[in-house]
This record gives sequence, C-alpha cells and structure tokens, in this order.
Amino acid sequence: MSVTVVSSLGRMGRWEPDARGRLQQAAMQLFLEHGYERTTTADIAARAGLSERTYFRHFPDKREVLFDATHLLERLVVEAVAAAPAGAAPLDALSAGLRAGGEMLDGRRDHALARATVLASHGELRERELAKMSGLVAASAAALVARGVAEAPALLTAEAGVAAFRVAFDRWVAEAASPPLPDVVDTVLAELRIVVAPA
Amino acid sequence: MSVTVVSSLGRMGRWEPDARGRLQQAAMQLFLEHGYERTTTADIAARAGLSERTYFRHFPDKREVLFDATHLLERLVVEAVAAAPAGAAPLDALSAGLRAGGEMLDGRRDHALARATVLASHGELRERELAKMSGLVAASAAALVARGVAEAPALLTAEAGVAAFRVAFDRWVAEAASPPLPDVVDTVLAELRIVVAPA
DNA sequence: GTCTATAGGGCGATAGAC
DNA sequence: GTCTATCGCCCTATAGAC
Repeated sequence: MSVTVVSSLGRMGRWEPDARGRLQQAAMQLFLEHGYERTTTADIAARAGLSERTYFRHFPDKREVLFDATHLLERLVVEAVAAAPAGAAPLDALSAGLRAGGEMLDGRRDHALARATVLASHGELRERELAKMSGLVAASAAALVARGVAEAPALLTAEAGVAAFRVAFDRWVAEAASPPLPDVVDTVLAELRIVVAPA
Repeated sequence: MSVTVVSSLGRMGRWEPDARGRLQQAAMQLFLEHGYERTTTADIAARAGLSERTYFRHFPDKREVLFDATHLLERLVVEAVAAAPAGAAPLDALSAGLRAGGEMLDGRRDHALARATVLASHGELRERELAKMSGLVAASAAALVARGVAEAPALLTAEAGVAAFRVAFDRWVAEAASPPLPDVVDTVLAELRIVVAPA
C-alpha cells in the first residue's frame, strides 16, 4: 500500500526526493527480510539513507509506516458514498463506496499479500490495522450522515458494512485465484444480509 | 472492569494478597489522577507496593492492566451461545450470548464510565480495546461453529453482532439514565436488523 | 533484581529553496 | 530575510534479557 508518488521533476535540490516513499519501501523490505521485531527504526532510516530522527518526522511511530494508504482508501469510500444515487438506502450507498475502495486495492494483490504477511506476524500491527478500520467506520458513518441518514443507523450501517469489507479483503488476500475484490465485497455483503435478516 | 476477586482467606502468608487486583486499582487511580501518559509502570507498581518487575510478571505491557475483565466477558458470551436453544438462528444464539455479557457489566456502570474516560484519552488504549473486541469476534464465531454453523456465516454473524454490542455499550456508557445494558443490546440488534435488511 | 536495547520525544543547528 | 527538511545529541520509559 505504499502508493509512492514519485515526483517526475527529478531531484529537487540537495536531498534525494521522496524520503517518505523510500522509508516505506525500506520498511517493507526489512520487515519481510528479518521480521518486524528484529527491524529497528534506525535500520529503516539507514536503508532509506536518512537518520532515525527523520523517520520520526514522517511517521509518528514504527507501525504507521505500513498504513499510509489508509487515507486514500478512506477518501475513495467517502467520495463514492457521496456520489451514490440520492434514493439509495444507506447500506447500498456504503456498498458503492466499499466497492470503489476495493477497485483501488484490486490491482495490488501482490503488495496486499506481502503486507498481510507482515501484519499477521505481530499483534501491534494487527491492533493498528483495526484502529484504521475503525477510522474508516467513522468516516463512512459521517458520509452517510451527510446524505441525511440519522446518526444511529448511519453508525450501525458503517460498522456492519466495514466489517463485511474486512472479511471480504481477508478472503480475497487468502485465496490465490480470487475474483476481483469488488466482487468479493458484493458477495460478502449479500451473505451479511442473509445472516442478519429479520426472522 | 477490574473484577477483583478478593480472597476471603485474608492474608495468605508472606505477601499482601491480591497483587494483581492491587495493580489494577492503582493503575485506574493513577490514570484518572494524572493521565495515562504521565503515569509510568513504576508509578503503578509503587502505589501497589510492588516492584516494577512484578508489574510485568502480572501484565505483559502497560495497557493490559485495563483489560483483565475481557476474558470473563468472552467466557460468558461463549457459554451463553452454547446454551442457546438448539434451533435458534446464529444471530439469535449470539444475541443471547451478548445479553449475558451485558448482564455482567450492567451492575458496574460507574467503573465502566471511569474506564471509558481513560480509554478515550489515548489512542494506544483504544487500539487495545479494538483488539480485545476482535478476540471476542473470533471466540463468538468459534462458538457458533461449535453449534454447527458454517465458517463463513459464523464469522459474519460474529462481526456484525459484536459490532452491535460495542455500539450498545458505548451508548449505555454515554447516557446517564440508560436502560439496563442487555436491553440496549437488544435495541441495537433490532436496529441492525433493520439497516441491513434485504431490499 | 539488575542490566540493556529500543521507541519515541525535545531542542537546537544546519542547509538548502524561495 | 522566511520556510522547510534534515541531522545530532540528550533524555526517559517500556519491555525483555540475563
């Protein structure tokens, strides 16, 4: 999920460009090579050709370097929720948003798999991932409220929808020959509707 | 959520009894008095009359001291799911489990409120809380699988049900004159069924 | 119990770009 | 001059090793 937006202007002066992207790349490599625990923030900075102190200017802690793409995912979901047809039910609007988020990730399954491997290796990282998903819930709920949905149903819809997205993502990552992520999202949302259906 | 099971045998020998409970009490007090960040693990140990090393014998990190009751909650939910009527639908069985968990917490709203205040004060703690709820999802899904529910619907039911439980808990804590927690859980589950209902 | 490595923050200095 | 990215050094607390 590094989404390194490399400046096409070439070097901009005294420093190599894209320090942030270099830190992300270095971190992923080192976490895969030696494991998360046995990699220090100093190691990451060194491989990126920067000082440890500079690492902490870009990322507030050791975990955050793996979560830069979350902002983009959140933005895509929120925008697609806003763009959903005016008459759409809350969960249908959110469904459109989550599919849009899924499209962004779908082309990057290799990276998603590598990242999932690292995340699985350490509880700290899984905790951070959950926190990010919780942020997505809040953003999704806010996007629904902006459509005129009341607070309570907006929050519940967001919780259920994002939970389904997580399940879909895990399933998509785990299976080598998986349908495109947006399709898996649709499938899981349909399954959700069934298990939660009123008697 | 400290659930200090004080031994009624009085002092048992060389040490003051219930070191673990004393650590939990000391931590809650200090976090409320001076804030989470400005309390050190050494401070907690000192107030409990123990060494810092002993703190880490009882809890693996600074956060975990606030999460001891999670095991009990998980056990109550799992047992009640197992005890649900054989014919009950997955979400109905889980609903019984979550109400049972709610009953345990219902008599301790003061403590829940104080604890929620501390949790809200620091991201690290909210992350840990989410991780614990994720554990509850896994345990609930396993309990449903033990009833014969297939993996996929069991996981989805657990995700949605526990999400509803969290929403209910937050609502119950936030409102001074709230109905009993099990009732709020029922209310929120009913709301969930509505927002997720198939068109 | 003691000892140590690492995370992570505070502050000031430097060196470009503008 | 201002603004911003970097570095270096000092510090404490966490957490694990011995």
